Amino acid sequence: MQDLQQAIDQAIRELFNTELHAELTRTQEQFGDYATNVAMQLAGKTGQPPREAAEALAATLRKSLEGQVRDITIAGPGFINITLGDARLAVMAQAAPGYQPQTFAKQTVVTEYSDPNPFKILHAGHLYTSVVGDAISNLIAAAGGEVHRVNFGGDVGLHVGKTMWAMLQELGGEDVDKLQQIPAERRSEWMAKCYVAGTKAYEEDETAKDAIVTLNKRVYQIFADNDHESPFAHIYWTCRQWSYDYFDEFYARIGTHFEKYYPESEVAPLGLKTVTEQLAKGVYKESDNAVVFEGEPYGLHTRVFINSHGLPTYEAKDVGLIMQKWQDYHFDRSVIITGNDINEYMKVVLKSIEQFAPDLVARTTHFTHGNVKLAGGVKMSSRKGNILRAVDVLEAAHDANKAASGRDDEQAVLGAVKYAFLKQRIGADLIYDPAESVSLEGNSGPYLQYAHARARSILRKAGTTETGITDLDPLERSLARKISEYPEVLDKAVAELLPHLICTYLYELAQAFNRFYEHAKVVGDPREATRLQLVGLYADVLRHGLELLGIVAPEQL
RNA sequence: GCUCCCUUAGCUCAGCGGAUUAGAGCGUCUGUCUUCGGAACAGAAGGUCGUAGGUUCGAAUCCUACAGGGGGCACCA
Repeated sequence: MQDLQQAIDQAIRELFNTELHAELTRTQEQFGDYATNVAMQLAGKTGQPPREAAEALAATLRKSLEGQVRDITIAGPGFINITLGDARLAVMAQAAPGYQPQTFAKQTVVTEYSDPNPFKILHAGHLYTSVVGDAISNLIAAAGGEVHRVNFGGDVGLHVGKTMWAMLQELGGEDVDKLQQIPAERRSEWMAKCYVAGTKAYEEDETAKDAIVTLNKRVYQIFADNDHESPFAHIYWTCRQWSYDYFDEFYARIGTHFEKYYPESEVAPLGLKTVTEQLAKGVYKESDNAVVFEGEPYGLHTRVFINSHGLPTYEAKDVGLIMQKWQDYHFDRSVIITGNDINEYMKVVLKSIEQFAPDLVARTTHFTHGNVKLAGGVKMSSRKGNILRAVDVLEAAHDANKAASGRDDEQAVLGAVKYAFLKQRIGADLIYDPAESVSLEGNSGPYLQYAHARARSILRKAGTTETGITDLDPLERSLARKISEYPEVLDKAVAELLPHLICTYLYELAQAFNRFYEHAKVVGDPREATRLQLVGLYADVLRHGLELLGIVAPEQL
């Protein structure tokens, strides 16, 4: 494709004596393979009617691209439509499955996502952000990046105070033995229940609120004293570990993996130190005994980084996290994926860091997504307790899958949920319909998994043949055309870090294949060799794309 | 009140400066082929792209205002 663009740029130089870069876009099959609107842009520059400019360009290109191109036509107000020669198209299709973008070559990239807090439960949003973060990480890795997946979570902070308070109520004091009696399978649930109770008490009961604030300080003190002995510290460390065990188990289940876990307690000191240093330099300011960053000059709002008790808030911890990531990786690019409720907050944090470390902020991208809602309109908030848990989503998908297929297949369920989450552009809220996601028909994960298995089955039946593709009949050409688009789709998905572009393409690819397969016999046909190769290329591209999405492409179902 | 984001077929979403009919899935209706895995293919109905202006040769796509919905706005995360 690049050589086509260069040929057009060259023709523009020769004919019009001007530098203008031609953007080639894929066009509808009836018009050709690629289209460009440079003639209209040229018309704007030279005053020449666009169709005339287009005709002149087309005439030159027919010569310079001879052998590559079957047809170049002008249409509408001055679009130049290019139809590739079959041989050229075949070469492109054959290169598609092995294509590797170089967008992130030799770059160190840190991706941070999921970010659950110990002492709380994993909700549907964590599942969503994990799936999205994993896919984005895969895209970067596929484009040559050295990806480090990290996770951040609040093992200190008010929510811990809340949970600890309720746990102590439940245990009737700092009773380590009683804590140990809680069976392993009930631990995460118990802690989640305590968090909800603690939150309620904090809001409704002044005495409890004071106690929780005190406990919060005691938790920080555990770190200050490096306390692993006192009963209180023992309960804290034990429950923190229970949380990590629970997270690990869940990540293993959904097939994502983190190289490093940053607990807030680990980055808080660096955050506190950094903010304090920059307070002296005037980046942060004191206000009502707290340390704040005044966002108003930048069109943002003011936020507290160190509270009046001298404790770092989430803001300071995030400063510490970003500084810590920099110290650990010296990244070329840092990608943070979170929910969009944190949008304005993050702008303030990044703006404050920009004052003393602008290069770090320049390398940082904050992606945000919306909330997961169950079709039917259930919202969730872990503060209130009526949450949609991550396991609830998977369970709903399992139930729907059993109802639809009569089977209980974890890979199909994960493929369904992941695809349902990823097929939508990142940003807005996501309405998740379990029944639709596991559907075997339409734009779904199981449909694509099946499409892959079906193609593999054909290949198994036929055995392998490798002869190279020399010519294409119209049915084959349509499929080859779609396959040949993959590198361009991948480039765009990587450049913008948008996994849904892969989803859209894979579904269109599967449709193109079904159209082909409906009318073209493969095994036993005189054109078997060519067709088998196309089936193989199709299956390889499908598998490559699904794997980028974190979805298993089964050989058979 | 200030601020950010969203609003495209009955539902869920693509499209994000270009072309005759604004696309897809689900749902609804109708056809095809005795199916190399039919979990298929072909077709119909369904949209003045929230509203009103503006910029442009050209706007669902950019700008402005308004309406409706959601998030954020100092010691929570």
